Amino acid sequence: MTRWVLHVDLDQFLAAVEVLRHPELAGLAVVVGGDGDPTKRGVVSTASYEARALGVGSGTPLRTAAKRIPDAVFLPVDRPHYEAASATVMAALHEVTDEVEELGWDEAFLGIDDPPDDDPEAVARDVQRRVLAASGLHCSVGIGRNRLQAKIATDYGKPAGVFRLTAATWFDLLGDLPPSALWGIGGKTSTKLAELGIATVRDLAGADVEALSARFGPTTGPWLQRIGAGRDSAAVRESPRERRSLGREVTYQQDLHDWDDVRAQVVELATRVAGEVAESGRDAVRVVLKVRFVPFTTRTSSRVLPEPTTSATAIEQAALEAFARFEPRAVRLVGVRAELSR
DNA sequence: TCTGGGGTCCTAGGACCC
DNA sequence: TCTGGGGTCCTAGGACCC
Repeated sequence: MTRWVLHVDLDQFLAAVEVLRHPELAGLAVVVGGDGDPTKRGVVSTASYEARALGVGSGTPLRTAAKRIPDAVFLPVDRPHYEAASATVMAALHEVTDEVEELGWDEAFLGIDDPPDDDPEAVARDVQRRVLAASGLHCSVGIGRNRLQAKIATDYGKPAGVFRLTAATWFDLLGDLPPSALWGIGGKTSTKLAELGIATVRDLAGADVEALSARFGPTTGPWLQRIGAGRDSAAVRESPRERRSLGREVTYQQDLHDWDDVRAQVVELATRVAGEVAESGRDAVRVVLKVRFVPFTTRTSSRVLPEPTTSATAIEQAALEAFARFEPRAVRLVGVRAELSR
Protein backbone atom coordinates (compact mmCIF):
# COMPACT_ATOMS: atom_id res chain seq x y z
CA MET A 1 0.00 0.00 0.00
CA THR A 2 1.29 3.47 -0.77
CA ARG A 3 0.15 6.35 1.27
CA TRP A 4 0.18 9.97 0.11
CA VAL A 5 -0.91 13.25 1.63
CA LEU A 6 -2.07 16.09 -0.60
CA HIS A 7 -2.18 19.67 0.64
CA VAL A 8 -4.63 21.83 -1.27
CA ASP A 9 -4.24 25.59 -0.96
CA LEU A 10 -6.39 28.11 -2.81
CA ASP A 11 -4.42 30.83 -4.56
CA GLN A 12 -4.93 34.34 -3.09
CA PHE A 13 -8.27 33.10 -1.81
CA LEU A 14 -10.07 36.22 -0.59
CA ALA A 15 -8.80 38.34 -3.47
CA ALA A 16 -9.70 35.63 -5.98
CA VAL A 17 -13.24 35.35 -4.61
CA GLU A 18 -13.66 39.11 -4.92
CA VAL A 19 -12.40 39.08 -8.51
CA LEU A 20 -14.90 36.33 -9.30
CA ARG A 21 -17.80 38.57 -8.36
CA HIS A 22 -16.16 41.74 -9.68
CA PRO A 23 -14.45 40.56 -12.89
CA GLU A 24 -13.39 44.11 -13.71
CA LEU A 25 -10.87 43.83 -10.85
CA ALA A 26 -8.87 41.12 -12.65
CA GLY A 27 -5.22 42.14 -13.00
CA LEU A 28 -5.49 44.93 -10.42
CA ALA A 29 -3.87 45.33 -7.02
CA VAL A 30 -6.71 44.08 -4.81
CA VAL A 31 -6.36 44.30 -1.03
CA VAL A 32 -8.91 42.65 1.28
CA GLY A 33 -8.82 43.63 4.93
CA GLY A 34 -10.65 45.27 7.81
CA ASP A 35 -13.77 47.11 6.75
CA GLY A 36 -12.18 48.21 3.50
CA ASP A 37 -11.18 51.64 4.78
CA PRO A 38 -7.38 51.88 4.61
CA THR A 39 -7.29 54.92 6.86
CA LYS A 40 -8.50 52.79 9.79
CA ARG A 41 -6.75 50.40 12.16
CA GLY A 42 -6.52 46.98 10.59
CA VAL A 43 -4.32 44.68 8.55
CA VAL A 44 -4.45 42.99 5.16
CA SER A 45 -6.12 39.59 5.15
CA THR A 46 -5.27 38.75 1.55
CA ALA A 47 -3.59 40.74 -1.22
CA SER A 48 -3.72 39.80 -4.91
CA TYR A 49 -0.47 38.78 -6.57
CA GLU A 50 -0.39 42.20 -8.26
CA ALA A 51 -0.49 43.85 -4.82
CA ARG A 52 2.13 41.47 -3.42
CA ALA A 53 4.50 42.47 -6.23
CA LEU A 54 4.20 46.02 -4.90
CA GLY A 55 5.10 45.09 -1.34
CA VAL A 56 1.74 44.42 0.28
CA GLY A 57 0.89 41.05 1.77
CA SER A 58 -1.08 39.38 4.55
CA GLY A 59 -0.51 41.17 7.82
CA THR A 60 0.56 44.48 6.31
CA PRO A 61 -1.16 47.31 8.17
CA LEU A 62 -3.86 48.80 5.94
CA ARG A 63 -2.43 52.28 6.39
CA THR A 64 0.95 51.04 5.18
CA ALA A 65 -0.69 49.31 2.24
CA ALA A 66 -2.40 52.54 1.23
CA LYS A 67 0.92 54.37 1.29
CA ARG A 68 2.64 51.72 -0.80
CA ILE A 69 -0.18 51.34 -3.32
CA PRO A 70 -2.34 54.47 -3.25
CA ASP A 71 -4.49 53.30 -6.16
CA ALA A 72 -5.06 49.73 -4.90
CA VAL A 73 -8.64 48.50 -4.63
CA PHE A 74 -9.44 48.13 -0.92
CA LEU A 75 -12.29 45.81 -0.01
CA PRO A 76 -13.85 44.82 3.34
CA VAL A 77 -13.65 41.28 4.68
CA ASP A 78 -16.98 39.62 3.82
CA ARG A 79 -16.95 36.51 6.00
CA PRO A 80 -20.26 34.96 4.98
CA HIS A 81 -19.31 35.20 1.33
CA TYR A 82 -15.93 33.52 1.86
CA GLU A 83 -17.46 30.85 4.06
CA ALA A 84 -19.86 29.99 1.26
CA ALA A 85 -17.03 29.83 -1.30
CA SER A 86 -15.00 27.71 1.12
CA ALA A 87 -17.88 25.30 1.63
CA THR A 88 -18.17 24.82 -2.15
CA VAL A 89 -14.48 24.01 -2.39
CA MET A 90 -14.51 21.64 0.58
CA ALA A 91 -17.50 19.82 -0.89
CA ALA A 92 -15.50 19.30 -4.09
CA LEU A 93 -12.62 17.88 -2.06
CA HIS A 94 -14.94 15.48 -0.27
CA GLU A 95 -15.86 14.06 -3.68
CA VAL A 96 -12.27 12.88 -3.99
CA THR A 97 -11.99 11.31 -0.54
CA ASP A 98 -13.61 11.33 2.88
CA GLU A 99 -10.20 11.88 4.42
CA VAL A 100 -10.24 15.66 4.43
CA GLU A 101 -8.69 17.82 7.13
CA GLU A 102 -9.67 21.46 6.76
CA LEU A 103 -7.17 24.12 7.77
CA GLY A 104 -9.12 27.34 7.80
CA TRP A 105 -11.11 28.59 4.83
CA ASP A 106 -8.68 27.98 2.05
CA GLU A 107 -6.58 24.92 2.85
CA ALA A 108 -7.02 21.22 3.41
CA PHE A 109 -5.07 17.99 3.65
CA LEU A 110 -6.29 14.95 1.75
CA GLY A 111 -5.27 11.42 2.66
CA ILE A 112 -4.80 9.26 -0.44
CA ASP A 113 -4.15 5.52 -0.33
CA ASP A 114 -2.98 3.64 -3.40
CA PRO A 115 -3.63 6.19 -6.15
CA PRO A 116 -4.12 4.66 -9.64
CA ASP A 117 -0.73 3.81 -11.19
CA ASP A 118 0.78 5.14 -7.93
CA ASP A 119 0.49 8.57 -9.58
CA PRO A 120 -0.44 11.18 -6.95
CA GLU A 121 0.20 13.98 -9.45
CA ALA A 122 -2.75 12.72 -11.48
CA VAL A 123 -4.93 12.88 -8.38
CA ALA A 124 -3.66 16.40 -7.67
CA ARG A 125 -4.54 17.59 -11.15
CA ASP A 126 -7.96 15.99 -10.81
CA VAL A 127 -8.42 17.91 -7.56
CA GLN A 128 -7.48 21.16 -9.30
CA ARG A 129 -9.97 20.53 -12.10
CA ARG A 130 -12.76 19.73 -9.66
CA VAL A 131 -12.11 22.78 -7.50
CA LEU A 132 -12.00 25.06 -10.52
CA ALA A 133 -15.18 23.57 -11.97
CA ALA A 134 -17.06 23.83 -8.69
CA SER A 135 -15.90 27.26 -7.57
CA GLY A 136 -14.09 29.05 -10.37
CA LEU A 137 -11.01 29.17 -8.12
CA HIS A 138 -7.46 28.02 -8.76
CA CYS A 139 -5.49 26.10 -6.21
CA SER A 140 -2.02 24.70 -5.76
CA VAL A 141 -1.40 21.17 -4.54
CA GLY A 142 1.55 19.89 -2.54
CA ILE A 143 2.27 16.16 -2.46
CA GLY A 144 4.17 14.40 0.31
CA ARG A 145 4.28 11.24 2.39
CA ASN A 146 3.13 13.22 5.40
CA ARG A 147 1.37 16.49 6.18
CA LEU A 148 4.56 18.46 6.75
CA GLN A 149 6.07 17.51 3.40
CA ALA A 150 2.82 18.20 1.56
CA LYS A 151 2.29 21.54 3.27
CA ILE A 152 5.75 22.82 2.38
CA ALA A 153 5.56 21.41 -1.15
CA THR A 154 2.56 23.59 -1.92
CA ASP A 155 4.63 26.78 -1.76
CA TYR A 156 6.81 25.44 -4.55
CA GLY A 157 3.76 24.73 -6.67
CA LYS A 158 2.25 28.20 -6.47
CA PRO A 159 0.46 29.49 -8.35
CA ALA A 160 -1.88 26.85 -9.71
CA GLY A 161 0.78 24.16 -9.79
CA VAL A 162 1.56 20.74 -8.34
CA PHE A 163 4.77 19.90 -6.48
CA ARG A 164 6.03 16.74 -4.80
CA LEU A 165 8.33 16.75 -1.75
CA THR A 166 9.48 13.51 -0.11
CA ALA A 167 12.37 12.30 2.00
CA ALA A 168 14.32 11.79 -1.22
CA THR A 169 14.38 15.53 -1.97
CA TRP A 170 13.87 17.03 1.51
CA PHE A 171 17.45 18.13 2.14
CA ASP A 172 18.17 19.06 -1.48
CA LEU A 173 15.32 21.52 -1.32
CA LEU A 174 15.37 22.68 2.31
CA GLY A 175 18.68 21.64 3.84
CA ASP A 176 20.35 25.02 3.56
CA LEU A 177 17.27 27.10 4.42
CA PRO A 178 16.71 28.55 7.90
CA PRO A 179 14.46 26.52 10.23
CA SER A 180 11.73 29.15 9.81
CA ALA A 181 11.13 27.63 6.36
CA LEU A 182 9.33 24.85 8.23
CA TRP A 183 5.66 24.85 9.12
CA GLY A 184 5.51 25.54 12.87
CA ILE A 185 8.78 27.42 13.28
CA GLY A 186 8.59 31.19 13.30
CA GLY A 187 11.02 33.99 13.90
CA LYS A 188 11.27 33.59 17.68
CA THR A 189 12.10 29.91 17.61
CA SER A 190 14.51 30.50 14.75
CA THR A 191 16.42 33.01 16.87
CA LYS A 192 16.56 30.63 19.84
CA LEU A 193 17.80 27.85 17.57
CA ALA A 194 20.51 30.12 16.18
CA GLU A 195 21.70 30.64 19.76
CA LEU A 196 22.19 26.87 19.93
CA GLY A 197 24.21 26.99 16.73
CA ILE A 198 21.35 25.66 14.62
CA ALA A 199 21.10 27.82 11.52
CA THR A 200 19.59 25.52 8.91
CA VAL A 201 17.05 22.76 8.47
CA ARG A 202 19.95 20.34 8.06
CA ASP A 203 21.42 21.49 11.39
CA LEU A 204 18.06 20.99 13.05
CA ALA A 205 17.68 17.47 11.69
CA GLY A 206 21.11 16.60 13.10
CA ALA A 207 20.67 18.43 16.40
CA ASP A 208 20.96 16.75 19.77
CA VAL A 209 17.47 15.98 21.03
CA GLU A 210 18.56 16.28 24.66
CA ALA A 211 19.82 19.80 24.05
CA LEU A 212 16.62 20.75 22.23
CA SER A 213 14.51 19.31 25.06
CA ALA A 214 16.49 21.22 27.68
CA ARG A 215 15.83 24.45 25.81
CA PHE A 216 12.29 23.93 24.49
CA GLY A 217 10.71 21.35 26.78
CA PRO A 218 10.01 17.62 26.58
CA THR A 219 7.38 17.81 23.85
CA THR A 220 8.60 20.67 21.70
CA GLY A 221 12.28 19.67 21.72
CA PRO A 222 11.90 16.26 20.09
CA TRP A 223 9.24 17.63 17.76
CA LEU A 224 11.62 20.28 16.45
CA GLN A 225 14.20 17.65 15.54
CA ARG A 226 11.54 15.53 13.84
CA ILE A 227 10.24 18.31 11.63
CA GLY A 228 13.81 19.29 10.77
CA ALA A 229 14.19 15.79 9.36
CA GLY A 230 10.87 16.10 7.52
CA ARG A 231 9.09 13.61 9.71
CA ASP A 232 5.47 14.08 10.72
CA SER A 233 2.35 12.07 11.17
CA ALA A 234 0.73 10.93 7.94
CA ALA A 235 -2.62 10.83 9.70
CA VAL A 236 -5.13 13.25 8.26
CA ARG A 237 -7.39 14.31 11.08
CA GLU A 238 -10.99 14.34 10.06
CA SER A 239 -12.56 17.79 10.31
CA PRO A 240 -14.41 19.38 11.87
CA ARG A 241 -12.60 18.76 15.13
CA GLU A 242 -14.22 19.56 18.42
CA ARG A 243 -13.60 23.20 19.16
CA ARG A 244 -11.75 24.10 22.34
CA SER A 245 -12.63 27.74 22.75
CA LEU A 246 -14.74 30.53 21.40
CA GLY A 247 -14.05 34.24 21.69
CA ARG A 248 -14.58 37.75 20.43
CA GLU A 249 -12.17 40.63 20.48
CA VAL A 250 -12.25 44.21 19.26
CA THR A 251 -9.55 46.74 18.47
CA TYR A 252 -11.07 50.18 18.93
CA GLN A 253 -10.56 52.84 16.31
CA GLN A 254 -9.89 55.27 19.15
CA ASP A 255 -8.12 54.21 22.32
CA LEU A 256 -10.37 53.91 25.35
CA HIS A 257 -9.21 56.28 28.07
CA ASP A 258 -12.16 55.96 30.44
CA TRP A 259 -11.90 52.80 32.57
CA ASP A 260 -15.69 52.65 32.87
CA ASP A 261 -15.88 52.44 29.08
CA VAL A 262 -13.43 49.54 29.13
CA ARG A 263 -15.52 47.81 31.78
CA ALA A 264 -18.65 48.28 29.68
CA GLN A 265 -16.87 46.69 26.70
CA VAL A 266 -15.88 43.70 28.84
CA VAL A 267 -19.53 43.21 29.79
CA GLU A 268 -20.71 43.55 26.20
CA LEU A 269 -18.18 41.07 24.85
CA ALA A 270 -18.85 38.61 27.67
CA THR A 271 -22.57 38.75 26.91
CA ARG A 272 -21.93 38.15 23.23
CA VAL A 273 -19.59 35.23 23.91
CA ALA A 274 -22.07 33.73 26.40
CA GLY A 275 -24.74 33.84 23.71
CA GLU A 276 -22.50 32.03 21.27
CA VAL A 277 -21.49 29.48 23.88
CA ALA A 278 -25.15 28.71 24.50
CA GLU A 279 -25.75 28.48 20.75
CA SER A 280 -22.86 26.05 20.40
CA GLY A 281 -24.53 23.61 22.75
CA ARG A 282 -21.39 23.30 24.84
CA ASP A 283 -20.50 24.47 28.34
CA ALA A 284 -17.87 27.04 29.17
CA VAL A 285 -15.38 25.99 31.85
CA ARG A 286 -13.11 29.04 31.94
CA VAL A 287 -13.13 32.66 30.82
CA VAL A 288 -10.04 34.47 29.54
CA LEU A 289 -10.01 38.26 29.40
CA LYS A 290 -7.51 39.89 27.07
CA VAL A 291 -6.61 43.55 27.24
CA ARG A 292 -4.21 45.32 24.92
CA PHE A 293 -2.97 48.53 26.50
CA VAL A 294 -1.60 51.53 24.64
CA PRO A 295 0.71 51.38 22.85
CA PHE A 296 0.69 47.59 22.33
CA THR A 297 1.20 45.63 25.54
CA THR A 298 -1.12 42.66 25.83
CA ARG A 299 -2.17 41.07 29.12
CA THR A 300 -4.52 38.22 29.86
CA SER A 301 -6.31 37.21 33.00
CA SER A 302 -8.52 34.18 33.42
CA ARG A 303 -10.95 32.57 35.84
CA VAL A 304 -12.18 29.01 36.08
CA LEU A 305 -15.96 28.98 36.29
CA PRO A 306 -17.41 27.47 39.48
CA GLU A 307 -19.05 24.86 37.27
CA PRO A 308 -19.43 24.22 33.55
CA THR A 309 -22.14 26.57 32.34
CA THR A 310 -23.73 28.55 29.52
CA SER A 311 -25.01 31.16 31.96
CA ALA A 312 -24.43 34.69 30.70
CA THR A 313 -24.41 35.93 34.30
CA ALA A 314 -21.68 33.50 35.34
CA ILE A 315 -19.54 34.20 32.27
CA GLU A 316 -19.92 37.94 32.71
CA GLN A 317 -19.04 37.72 36.38
CA ALA A 318 -15.91 35.71 35.67
CA ALA A 319 -14.86 38.25 33.02
CA LEU A 320 -15.35 41.08 35.50
CA GLU A 321 -13.37 39.26 38.19
CA ALA A 322 -10.54 38.93 35.71
CA PHE A 323 -10.96 42.58 34.76
CA ALA A 324 -10.64 43.66 38.40
CA ARG A 325 -7.03 42.46 38.37
CA PHE A 326 -5.95 45.12 35.91
CA GLU A 327 -4.84 48.64 36.75
CA PRO A 328 -6.59 51.39 34.79
CA ARG A 329 -4.69 52.50 31.69
CA ALA A 330 -5.52 53.48 28.12
CA VAL A 331 -6.72 50.48 26.12
CA ARG A 332 -6.80 49.64 22.41
CA LEU A 333 -8.23 46.12 22.47
CA VAL A 334 -10.54 44.08 24.65
CA GLY A 335 -11.23 40.38 24.11
CA VAL A 336 -13.22 37.71 25.90
CA ARG A 337 -12.69 34.00 25.21
CA ALA A 338 -14.53 31.05 26.70
CA GLU A 339 -12.80 27.69 26.97
CA LEU A 340 -15.24 24.86 26.39
CA SER A 341 -15.74 21.62 28.28
CA ARG A 342 -14.24 18.55 26.62
C1' DT B 1 5.42 49.43 9.26
C1' DC B 2 2.41 51.33 13.99
C1' DT B 3 0.77 46.65 14.25
C1' DG B 4 -6.96 42.34 13.02
C1' DG B 5 -9.53 38.56 14.59
C1' DG B 6 -10.11 33.78 14.92
C1' DG B 7 -7.97 29.99 16.88
C1' DT B 8 -4.51 25.84 18.86
C1' DC B 9 -0.93 23.93 21.64
C1' DC B 10 2.85 24.16 24.95
C1' DT B 11 5.61 25.79 29.07
C1' DA B 12 6.55 27.33 33.62
C1' DG B 13 5.77 28.57 38.30
C1' DG B 14 3.11 28.44 42.42
C1' DA B 15 -0.45 26.27 45.33
C1' DC B 16 -1.85 22.36 47.35
C1' DC B 17 -2.05 17.55 48.62
C1' DC B 18 -0.20 13.02 49.88
C1' DT C 1 13.89 23.79 62.49
C1' DC C 2 14.87 22.80 58.09
C1' DT C 3 13.17 19.81 55.00
C1' DG C 4 11.88 14.85 49.89
C1' DG C 5 9.41 13.72 45.78
C1' DG C 6 5.42 13.18 42.87
C1' DG C 7 1.12 14.59 41.00
C1' DT C 8 -2.51 17.80 39.70
C1' DC C 9 -4.74 22.15 39.20
C1' DC C 10 -4.66 27.02 38.18
C1' DT C 11 -2.89 31.01 35.96
C1' DA C 12 -0.11 33.85 32.73
C1' DG C 13 2.18 34.05 28.82
C1' DG C 14 4.65 32.52 24.48
C1' DA C 15 4.58 31.03 19.89
C1' DC C 16 2.51 29.94 15.85
C1' DC C 17 -0.95 29.53 12.16
C1' DC C 18 -4.72 31.05 8.76
